[in-house]
Amino acid sequence: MAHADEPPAEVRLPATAWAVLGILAFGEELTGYEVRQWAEHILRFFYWSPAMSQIYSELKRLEQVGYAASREVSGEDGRPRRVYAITDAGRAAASDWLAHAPVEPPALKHGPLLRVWLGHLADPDRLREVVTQHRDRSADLAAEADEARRAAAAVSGWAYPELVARWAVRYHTAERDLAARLLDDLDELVASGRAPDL
Amino acid sequence: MAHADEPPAEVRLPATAWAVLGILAFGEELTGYEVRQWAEHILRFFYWSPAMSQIYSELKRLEQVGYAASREVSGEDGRPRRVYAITDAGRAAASDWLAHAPVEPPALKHGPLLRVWLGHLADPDRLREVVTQHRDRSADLAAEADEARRAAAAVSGWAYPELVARWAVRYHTAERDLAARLLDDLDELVASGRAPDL
DNA sequence: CGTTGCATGTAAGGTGTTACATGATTAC
DNA sequence: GTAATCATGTAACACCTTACATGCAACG
Repeated sequence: MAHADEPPAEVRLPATAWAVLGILAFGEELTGYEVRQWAEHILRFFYWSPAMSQIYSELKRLEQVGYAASREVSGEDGRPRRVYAITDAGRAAASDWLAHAPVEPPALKHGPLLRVWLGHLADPDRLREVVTQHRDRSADLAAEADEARRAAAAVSGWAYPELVARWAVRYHTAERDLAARLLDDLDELVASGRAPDL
Repeated sequence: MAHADEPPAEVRLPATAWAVLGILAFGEELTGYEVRQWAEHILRFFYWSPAMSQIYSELKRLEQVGYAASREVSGEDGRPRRVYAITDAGRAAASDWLAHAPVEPPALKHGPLLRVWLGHLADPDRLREVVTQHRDRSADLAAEADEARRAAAAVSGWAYPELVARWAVRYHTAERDLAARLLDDLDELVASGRAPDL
């Protein structure tokens, strides 16, 4: 019963595919490698950065469903590189996804906290070490997110990425502070003698 | 060259397997169903709760490598249920994992923020809706984590779960506040007319 | 008499990673 | 020279979810 005027059949894609398409949606023709760099640049602060090989396969899939188009160009050195761009159908599909797809709740897998939760099986010094590392890494991430924020602020039309980068700075700063407070709680627990034994 | 006094060969398991083993490590004999309930009770606040079917297969794997043991008991109604308990080898392996395994950095996949990042493809009202829902869900999660904290505080020997629950309350409260601030930023952006068009 | 909860799994398939393979260019 | 970066993929595998299948008990 299909006829020509129907809207295009919706393709169900994982959020990672939309993230990759989103990178293309900022308008430039990009190689898989460059998509990866963009992901590293900003996406990683709020959305797990996919592996290189997955980016290549997502790009291939996006092209198959018509949301991206690729062409082979020769780089400065004459070697061929494949660049991808979002298509009109891709832009429409992304808009539709934003407008209508149910929003998955944030998924968190917090390795350091998992360790603390099992603290009764560990040496308290090891727990301190784990949480301290997490605190310091969070501080680094906050600083890096702030750089990304400044970079976004310098580009016109990047107001939303700038907002998200601002959120990311606050998020990782909060993570740093939460880790610091957890460290205090840990110290207090050990000092009080209420820590369950190994 | 293997001989009898070597430490047991280390088995490489995904963090989810350690999480399931960790639930058993709190000491009781549990059915797969009950493991799931514990995961829902506390784990979900800081570590993505695995699907029921995955819990069953992780339990099976843990038994295969000798970290858990199961036996069939008959429930009150006479129907058979399989209960799992951690073994000494499992406890030792979990301690070893805590002490030595590299700690994976927290993995975050933030669906709502991914949408905001692609805000130029969406209607501003839709973005408000997405972030508002996230803010309210975070508030709910903080309240639920606080209940879990109170429950943990009532059990002696649960000092570490209590610490983690306290962290979870703060974390989800922070998420709520970050969402509220993002909402303000969003409003300001739209009011200023700098929001890129659809 | 239908829904929810308890309880246990299997099968299929999708998602995502690691390892492998290749090769040029640039920086130390 | 050798390490890092650019650049592109394939193959194998591990992880994890969804859908399916089953059946009893309790509640309304």
